[in-house]
Amino acid sequence: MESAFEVIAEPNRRAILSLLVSSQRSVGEIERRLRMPQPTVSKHLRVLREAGFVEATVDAQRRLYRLRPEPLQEVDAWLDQFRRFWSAHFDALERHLDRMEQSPQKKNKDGKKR
Amino acid sequence: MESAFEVIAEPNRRAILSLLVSSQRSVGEIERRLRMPQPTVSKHLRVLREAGFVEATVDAQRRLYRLRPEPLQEVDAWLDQFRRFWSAHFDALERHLDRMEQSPQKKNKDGKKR
DNA sequence: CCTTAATATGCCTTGACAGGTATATTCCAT
DNA sequence: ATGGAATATACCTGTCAAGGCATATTAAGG
Repeated sequence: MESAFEVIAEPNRRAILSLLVSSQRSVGEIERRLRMPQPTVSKHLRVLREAGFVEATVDAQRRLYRLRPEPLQEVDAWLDQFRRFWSAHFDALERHLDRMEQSPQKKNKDGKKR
Repeated sequence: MESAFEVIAEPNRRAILSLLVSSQRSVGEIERRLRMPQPTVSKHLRVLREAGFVEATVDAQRRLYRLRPEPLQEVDAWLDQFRRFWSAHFDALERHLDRMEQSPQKKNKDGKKR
């Protein structure tokens, strides 16, 4: 489970992360809010913790889990290349699509090959 | 493999997507650039295609694959809640950390500093 | 047609991971 | 100390996905 991308591939883990956006939560709270069995919650939290997505503080028998930014920011950074791609190509793409809609189809008959 | 998150969990698929940012590519180009066996490339491209990450146009025996924005934008949208979280809490967190650095920790009875 | 290039698909094996259930651990209160 | 709450871990099992290899498909060119 090394990579952040694998970690967030699991829907329950994404749900836990989303839940922790609003505030830190104990395991029991997560269990009740997401209606997941407690061992399942604990296991996912372990994965999230080891990947740096969350950290916990001890409060008696409870553990309060909260978000940490780094791994999600890593994902965000990876996405950045595509964001720049979309914005750079959006105008050209739009014009291209406009052209395709207007002209039926020009088949490549010029014999160019590679 | 339904979800976009599962699709990008695979490192080779992320590599393919990153490669396609610069321009569209044939399967053979991807194969050579990423040094992956051809069936592996084709299988990953199939997954990417079925999930809407790429689309292909036929060029003789070649297929030219290029990016499509939607699935990555979906991931981007999911990340948005966390971006707002970081920016909303960043100042408060920073002040909190400043305080922690300045004032000695209560549990720390030994008086040692770090 | 036949061959070759480019790509796709099928089959098989292997490994990882998630869920379920039971049990262990830790800490509080009495 | 003992019991009980909160959480973690162990073990087992089924599933599913990825890689390797062989083979099928499709198109082009001679």
